[in-house]
Amino acid sequence: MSTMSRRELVVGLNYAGRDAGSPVERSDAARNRLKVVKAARVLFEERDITSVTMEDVARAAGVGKGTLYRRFPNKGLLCQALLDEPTRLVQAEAMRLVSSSGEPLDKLGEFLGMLVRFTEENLDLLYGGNEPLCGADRLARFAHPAYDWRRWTILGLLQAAERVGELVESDLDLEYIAAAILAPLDVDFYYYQRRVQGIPQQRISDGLRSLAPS
Amino acid sequence: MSTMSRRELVVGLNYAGRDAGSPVERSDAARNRLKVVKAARVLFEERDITSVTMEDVARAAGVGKGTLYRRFPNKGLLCQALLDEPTRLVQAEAMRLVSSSGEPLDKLGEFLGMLVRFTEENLDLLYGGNEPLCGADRLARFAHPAYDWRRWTILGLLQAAERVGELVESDLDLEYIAAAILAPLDVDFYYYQRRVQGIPQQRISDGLRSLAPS
DNA sequence: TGATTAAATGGACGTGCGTCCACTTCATGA
DNA sequence: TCATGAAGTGGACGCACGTCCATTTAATCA
Repeated sequence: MSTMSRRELVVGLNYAGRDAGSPVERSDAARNRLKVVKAARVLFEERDITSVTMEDVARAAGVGKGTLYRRFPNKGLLCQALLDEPTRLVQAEAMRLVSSSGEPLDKLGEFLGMLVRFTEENLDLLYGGNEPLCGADRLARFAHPAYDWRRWTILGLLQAAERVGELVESDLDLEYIAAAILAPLDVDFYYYQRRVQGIPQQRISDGLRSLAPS
Repeated sequence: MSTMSRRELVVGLNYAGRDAGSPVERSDAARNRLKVVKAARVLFEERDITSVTMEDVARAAGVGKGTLYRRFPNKGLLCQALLDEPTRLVQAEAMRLVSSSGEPLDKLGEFLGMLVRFTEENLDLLYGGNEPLCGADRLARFAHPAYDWRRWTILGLLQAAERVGELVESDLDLEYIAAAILAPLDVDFYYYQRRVQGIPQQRISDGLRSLAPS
């Protein structure tokens, strides 16, 4: 972790925009990408995101469907592009937390709280963006760098806790646990608990923390 | 729980077929339902379920699309109908387990193992059936009686453990925990771990058990 | 048996997704 | 400045889902 700069990670996570591979982006492409993002932001704010179709976005941006899809292969990636800034922020905050001094398990709790807050604050975009991942790439979210980043961060903290002797039980499968702890943060699950069942955010935050080993 | 007979629960879970509300089913309807189920079973066995469309099923059953959709509003419910038998079995097995003698937490572990086994054995149908729940009813699975049943079973065991003094930590939000423990059993998550990451079933089973409080 | 009505049928239809590809526009370098 | 080709564009298209409704069929009762 220490050899990996913050910038590398952040760039690695910047999925939907110009990708890190191709060096240049043509001016018309850049212009249109901006138009799309702007239009999407407006539409998503004034209407239920679920009801906004990709065609709506294209039309509002004054751009063909093909153009839209070239940059944003599906609604999920479009939403992610809109979440670029908050994502960066939460990552930076997490970096600071992880490299701060303190007990690993406390940090883990704090980290989980941050993730809950992030999910809460961006719930509509996350939920709307999760919708079209139906076809072949329903599993894409698990392969996404942002997901990996979460998993590795949690795993790192758990391993640190183990090293320091903070974990009572030994022989725990920390890798599995790291992944499993993230499962209740899956958007659909979270959305259902909050918007349908009406469970308060605090309960989720506390409950999730209590799920981590100690 | 003691006042609720096994039959009531099982009937309540029999979602996709003739529902418990309407008393009769016309003979032609019954005939066609059977044709559909049979055809679906064949198609799902010989082809990747994801690639089988509802129209395929209708055609193979020699039935119109409207007819198919009248009984099985989506692919998920069709798959569930095919899982009727295994579902009954696992339920019955769970009933026996719950009402047997033994420590609640042991039972909980056992129960989670059963759920993992069920998921494993029916993974393709579950995964295929989870696919079309994209539109409005992505959240349907959480409102489904079978899901509730799992949650309540776990909650019951946790509460029993608490009563008996088996739980070290007090003040746990058992309701949240019961739901959260089920999250890693979500089909997509499970499918990804098994089929993409290649994690062995045993690891999932053990890991899930270790997630339960103790 | 014939009339009545509620349920069931099935295919045409509308919708949104995502692809495809003929055409256009931009960047480069001769 | 203009030729060249790579990148970008946009709308027509195909697919699958799920709905709708005019028609058919089964159950009931006189």
